[in-house]
Order: sequence, then structure tokens, then C-alpha cells
Amino acid sequence: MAGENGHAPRRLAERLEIRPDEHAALVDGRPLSLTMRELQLLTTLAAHPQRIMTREELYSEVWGREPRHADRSVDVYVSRLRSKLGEALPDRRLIHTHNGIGYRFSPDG
Amino acid sequence: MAGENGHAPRRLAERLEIRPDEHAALVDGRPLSLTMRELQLLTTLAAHPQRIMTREELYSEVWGREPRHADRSVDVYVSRLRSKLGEALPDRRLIHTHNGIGYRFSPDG
DNA sequence: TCGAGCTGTGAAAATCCTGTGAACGCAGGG
DNA sequence: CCCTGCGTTCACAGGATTTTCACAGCTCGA
Repeated sequence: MAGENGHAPRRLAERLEIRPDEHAALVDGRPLSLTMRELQLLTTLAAHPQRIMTREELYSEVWGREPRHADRSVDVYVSRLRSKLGEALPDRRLIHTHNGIGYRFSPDG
Repeated sequence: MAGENGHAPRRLAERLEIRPDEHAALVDGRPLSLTMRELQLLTTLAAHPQRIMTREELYSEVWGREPRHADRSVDVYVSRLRSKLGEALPDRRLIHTHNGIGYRFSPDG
């Protein structure tokens, strides 16, 4: 069995690596200080590079239930994630907004 | 099955692919930054390759109602679409103008 | 018990999208 | 040449959406 659980470590953009099983996201080998939610969100986004994911999808994956109507949690955590990623990788924009739809993770800025 | 719903992904021109269900138009695998309207228009045009579509047809399909008299919305959005497609595929002209009638999508430039 | 950090929520601030009028360019006819 | 018809593009205001901030409730270890 390929036994994929979707939690294999991923090296991205040559500088960012995500090790979900170790609850860690590394930039140039040093761990980011991400909270649980932030890491879950990043992991989920990064599991589907270049794919536009809706808020509903992201919320379901990360929170494990359906979002309330007009829930903005995903946006807030994307913002917090960007802030921390921006400190570690100032020259890249890994998470892209798709207006009216959701977000997309792009390994190469 | 013949059950076409018009939302099947289409690969066009070897480089452009449209996945309406994922709200995405991809060039070489990476999504264009299209707005909702732009994507709807492109999807509609590309759903009928080589067919000349009138402004009325396009407006009805995309906006879901009849255009005002002398409405130029379709033209404006074709222009915006061309601009973005031109950045991603500089060597091709996918949307052709048919004077006095409307527009035609041609997969092979 | 206290303090520090995480979470989710409302709401202000910033940004982007839409539709519209108008200017511009281009070609053909008079 | 000027006028006319048509398509293309610009500019802008209003509306919609996203981003960010502030805060109150929780958790957990010191």
C-alpha cells in the first residue's frame, strides 16, 4: 500500500520545508513559530500547490467542520500566516488571494 | 456520456487549460489571476471553439440577463481578458473580433 | 492564582472588482 | 479631407471583498 496520509514532508521553493508529523515548518532549516492553526492551514494550502482552494474547503480541512455563514476565520489566519512567512521570506509571496473564491499556495512566489 | 454540462476541463492550445469547477484558467499549469467575470467570459468563449458568438449571446451567458441597448460591457471585458492572456501567452491571439457580430475563440492562436 | 499565548469574532481600514461614459484609433464612403 | 460607424481602451465612482486590528474568553504551565 502506498499508505499516503498526506503528511509527508515537503520541500518547497528550496527554502521552505514542512514537516507536519513534527509539527514544524522550516525556513532555511530554522523553524517558524507557528501556532497549531497556522501550521494546519499552511500544511493544507501547501498540500495542493497551484490549486485555488475555497474558504469552505480550507475551513473544512483545518477546522474539521463546516464554517458559519460569512465566517472570516480563514482570512484572519491567512493574514497571520503571511505575516510570519513574510518575516522569514521577505522576497516571496507564497499565498495568493483569488477574489471571490479563496486562496492558492504557489511554491515559487 | 453525452451528459455534457459545459463544465468539463478543457485543454487548449497545448498550454491553456480551463477548469470552471475549480474557478481556474491555467497557463502551463499555473493559474491566471482572473476576476469572476473574466473567467466566466473566457469559459463561455472557450466552450464554443471557432464559433462566432454575438455580444448578446455572450452577455446572456455570462451576465444571465439581456444587455441594455448599446451595452459595451462585453467589449470591455474582452479587452481585459486579452490583456491578461497576452501577458501569459504573448505569442498567441486567442480571441478574434468579428466586425459587426461579436467574438470567436480560437484555441490555436 | 497569575501571566503568556492561542482562538475566534466584530468591525474599521484598505484594496479590488464592476459597470459605465467618454476618448481614441482606424477604415471606408462621400 | 471630413464624417461616420465600430471596436478598443482609459478613467472613475460605487459597491463588494479582503486585510488587519482590537479584544474577550480559554488553556496551560509556572
